[in-house]
Amino acid sequence: MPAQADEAIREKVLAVADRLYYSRGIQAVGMDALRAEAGVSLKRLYQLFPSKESLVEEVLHRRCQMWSELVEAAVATGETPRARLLAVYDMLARWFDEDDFRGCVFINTFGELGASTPRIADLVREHKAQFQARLAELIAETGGPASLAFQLAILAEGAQTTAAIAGTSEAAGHARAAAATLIDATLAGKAAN
Amino acid sequence: MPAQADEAIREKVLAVADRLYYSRGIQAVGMDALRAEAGVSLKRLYQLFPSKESLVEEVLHRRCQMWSELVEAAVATGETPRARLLAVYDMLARWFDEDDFRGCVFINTFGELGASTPRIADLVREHKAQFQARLAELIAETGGPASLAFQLAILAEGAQTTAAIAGTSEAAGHARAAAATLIDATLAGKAAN
DNA sequence: TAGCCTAGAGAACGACCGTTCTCGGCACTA
DNA sequence: TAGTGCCGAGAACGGTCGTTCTCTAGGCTA
Repeated sequence: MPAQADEAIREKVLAVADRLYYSRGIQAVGMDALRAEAGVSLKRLYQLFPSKESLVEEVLHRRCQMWSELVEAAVATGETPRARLLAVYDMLARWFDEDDFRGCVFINTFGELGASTPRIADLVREHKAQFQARLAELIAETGGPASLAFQLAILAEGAQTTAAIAGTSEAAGHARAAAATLIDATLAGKAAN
Repeated sequence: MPAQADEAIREKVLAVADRLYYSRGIQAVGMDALRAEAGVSLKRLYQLFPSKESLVEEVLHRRCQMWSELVEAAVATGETPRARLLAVYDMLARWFDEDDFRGCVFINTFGELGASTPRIADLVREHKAQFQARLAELIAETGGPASLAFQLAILAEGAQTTAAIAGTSEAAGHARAAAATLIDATLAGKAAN
């Protein structure tokens, strides 16, 4: 009955689900594996989350928030609009270097469930649109065109995919260099940022 | 017993598997659905392919070949190295516009099975490495640096992912424009190609 | 025509999954 | 102390999957 204990268990379950889903894939992790790893009874699990799909949705929702926070933290380190944009790719580089990096959760989930679970495909779409919108804001600060935001978003997506598949983090560096080139070429002749 | 009839059935099964796996996901398509759609008995199916995994591998292998042919056909339309590179993104645009486009088979499959089936993860890696190598050849013709090939590959991957998730084909145009900018900026000062 | 090999249809098997149900024990109340 | 409600452990249920097995009918050879 204590609401805060329930909340702690929720957090625990969500953390375990996030880790297992990310490392093994969603379909490969059953509710029983989750129960075992989180040390929760199956009954409680289904009290907290009415179905596996709702649990997956919440995991994705939290990943979306975490991603926004990472982006904002990176952006905050830059002093010029150009530096703020490039800081996003530096953040990617650090992420790719983590031991358990296995690509973008949203891209992986889309490949796994996008065709059969429209609700989840929508969440993925929403997340990517949100990131693109944030890039567009940053581009607007430079006075650059909206198309540049699309191009930088494509670079970020491609870097994540390439790094995940190749298993190396060098894609981040290439994406960063390409982003710098695109920004400079597009903004050439404008006031220095 | 007639070997050519077996071969025809193989082709039929592979075509059906390719279509269903691509549109619904691999795990969502059972051997029985395949049998029904291809009009083959389960027994014959297992005579032709010893397991589902071997069937998946062959589907991926054929997709890899089809991809190479599409790339080569696109490349063949360009008269300069620059045009040959950009033709790849025009090919992507046409692909994204197809009704049943649902992203890159390899990226989707990696998200679905990459974590649990190393053999398939390797096939995906190999395919992407092959594409990057081909881009590197085309870049070498321009005298450009190898890093440019990486950048163009990242753009292509990002365009496929973005188009699949957003459900629009505009990513191809943005990727093409970005590729042109990168090529021109990188090769500025060299002999016009 | 009699015997044999083959192939197709589909049942069967064992495993696993998401979800629900049962049971036994514990804490708390009157 | 007797009763009551809650919770965890895990069995159970219905379904699906990959794979194999059984049975039957039909075509071939002698």
